[in-house]
Amino acid sequence: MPKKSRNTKTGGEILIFDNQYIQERIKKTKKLREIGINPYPNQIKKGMPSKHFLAENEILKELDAEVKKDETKHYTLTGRIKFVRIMGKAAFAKIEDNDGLVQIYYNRDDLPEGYYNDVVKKLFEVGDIIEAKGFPFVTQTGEITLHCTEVNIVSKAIFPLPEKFHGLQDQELRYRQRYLDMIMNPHVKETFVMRSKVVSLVRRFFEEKNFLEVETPMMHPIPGGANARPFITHHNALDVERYLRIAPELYLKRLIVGGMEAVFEINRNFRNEGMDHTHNPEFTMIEFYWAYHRYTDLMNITEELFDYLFDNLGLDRKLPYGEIKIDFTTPFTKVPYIEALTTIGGIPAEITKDKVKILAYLKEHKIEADENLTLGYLQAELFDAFVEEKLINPTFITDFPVDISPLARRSDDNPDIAERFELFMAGKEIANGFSELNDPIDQYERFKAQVDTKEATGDDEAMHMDTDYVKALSYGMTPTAGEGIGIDRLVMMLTNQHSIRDVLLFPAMKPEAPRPELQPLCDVETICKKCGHDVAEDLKPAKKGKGMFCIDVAACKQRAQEKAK
RNA sequence: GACCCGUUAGCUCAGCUGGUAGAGCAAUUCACUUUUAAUGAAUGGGCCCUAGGUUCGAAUCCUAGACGGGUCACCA
Repeated sequence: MPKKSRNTKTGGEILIFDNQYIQERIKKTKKLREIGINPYPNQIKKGMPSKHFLAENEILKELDAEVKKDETKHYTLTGRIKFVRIMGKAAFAKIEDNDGLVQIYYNRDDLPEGYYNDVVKKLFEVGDIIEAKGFPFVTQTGEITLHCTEVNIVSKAIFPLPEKFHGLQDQELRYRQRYLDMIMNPHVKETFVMRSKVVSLVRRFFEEKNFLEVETPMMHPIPGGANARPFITHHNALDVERYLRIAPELYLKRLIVGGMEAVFEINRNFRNEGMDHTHNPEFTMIEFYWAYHRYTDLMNITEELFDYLFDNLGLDRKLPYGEIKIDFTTPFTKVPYIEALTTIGGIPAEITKDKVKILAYLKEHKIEADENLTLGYLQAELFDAFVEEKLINPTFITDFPVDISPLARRSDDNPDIAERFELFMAGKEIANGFSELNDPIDQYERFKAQVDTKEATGDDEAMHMDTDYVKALSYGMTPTAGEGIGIDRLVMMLTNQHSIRDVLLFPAMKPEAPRPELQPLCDVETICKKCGHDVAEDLKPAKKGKGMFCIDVAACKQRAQEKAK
C-alpha cells in the first residue's frame, strides 16, 4: 500500500489512519466490538467532578487504619486517561476531567472475571475516555484514589496523545489542533476560561447600567467606522459586493438616532490587514454608545469597568506583563495628545505644531512620512514613533487632532482638536472613545476630507463617503459618547499573554503546506459549464445535478459574453 | 513586505569538517497486585518539509519554494 496519499482514498481505506500507532488502536477498537463492547457508547453520564471526589475524601487521610479506605462509599468518575502504570495484576491510571487529574486503581481480582486481563489491561490506553466506579482509599504515598470495581470505555481514541512529559510544544500544532493543546497543556484552558469570564463580566457591567445589547449587520454595503481595509464578499441573489464589517460604529449610532439611548454590541470585526502578535484578521470588540454623555463620562465609566472586572475576577491591581508590571489602580493618568508628544515622547514643543518641522524631525529620525499628510496625521506619526510604546500603566491620551478623528465631535473651545481619547497600556491601544460628531454637514465634510486623503496619498484605508449614515444624522442625533474596547488585547493584558493567538481559540493560520502527492483526486469536470473557465480555485460544484460553476458570478457572465462575441 | 531562526520516528529532541539514521517517551511482546514521568528485558517503527543543484556519495553544502516562530515595517 503506498504510504504517500494521506488525504485520498485508495482501496476504500482512508489513509490518514495509515500509521502503526493508529492501526494498533483501530485493532483494539475492533476487538472491543468483537467481544460485545461498544467503543462509543451513548448512555454514559458524567461522573462526579474529580475535585468533589478529592475534597469529599480528604478525611480518609485522617483515618488511623492500616489501609485507609471507605468501602461503604461508591463513586463514579469519568475522564480521559493521561497516565497508565501497569504492574502485573494491578494497575494505576490517572484520568482527567474538566477539574483536573484524579488517580484510579484497578486489579485482576476486583473486576469481573477476565475483564482485567482481556479488556482493561489490553484494550484501554492513554487517550481513551473511561468511566470508573468504585470506593475511595488512600495509597501508601498518600494519594486519594478510586479503587475500581467497574471500568467502562466511554470513547476510544484512535490517535495517540503527544508525549506525556514534554507534551505538545510545537506552536503550529498547538494553534491548528487547539483541542490537543487543551488536552496536553492545562493552563491553556485557564486562559480561555478567563477570557470567557471577561466577556461575561463586560456584558453584565453594561446591562447593569441599563445598556441594551444589540446585533447589527456584519455584512456592510459600505465599510465604515474605522480606517481599515475590509474583506470583500459577494451576495449572489442580489449580485452585489458586501464588506465584512470593520466596525459596528455607524449602525450603532443609527440606533441612537432611532431613540435607543444606551446600546452596546460585543462581537467580531474583520480587517483585511497584516497579522502579527497583536493583530488577527477577526477580533472581538465591545462598542457602546451613550446618549447625553461626553467623552469625559466615557473615561469615568471605563475606569469603573476596570474596577468592576478586577473586583469580580479577584485580580491584584498590579499585574505582571512579561518583564514589566502594569498598575491598574484607578483613576488612570490623563495626558492631552499634543502634550504627550513633548512630556512623554520628548519632542520639543515648538516642533509638534509645525508641519515642516515635524517632517524634518521625522526625517532626522529616519521615519518615512508622506509630505501630503496634514498636521494631525504627522502628529500621529510622531505619537506612534515616540509615545505609544512608553505608555505602560493605563493612560488616557485625550484631545486628538481632529483630522485623524473623522467621526468625533470637535471641541467647542478649539476646533482643531476632537473630544476624543484612547486608552493605552503596555504600549498598546486598548480602547478608543469620543463624543460623537452629530452635525450632519460637518460629518459630510469629514467624509469628504477622508476621500480627498485617499486620493492625495493613496491611503486605501481612509474612510468612504457614507451618505446613508449622513442621512441618518440629518434627522438629529442626541449628543452621544461612544467607545470601543478591544477584548482580545484586554485579555492579553489580564492573562500575561504576548501573542493575540494565545487568547484566540482558533487563530487565523495559513493553509497547511500541501504535499504534492496528497492533493485530493479530482475526477469531476474541472471547467465552468457556463463560461468554460478552468481555474479550479474559482469553481464550485453545482447545487443540484453535476458539473462546476464559477464562484464569481459577475466575472463568469463577462467571460460568457466575451465568448459569445 | 524585509531580515533572522526552525522543520529528522506518533511526541520531545540529538545528529561534528559530507560517508549506511539516533535517544527518551509512546507502541508491540514478556515479567511484576499500592505506582507517581513506575520498573526490568526484548522487538518493531523514518519521503530527515518540497523541488532543483554541487559531489563518487547530501539529513548535513548551495539555490528556489512551502509552513511555523521571532524582529522590523505596515496597521492613525
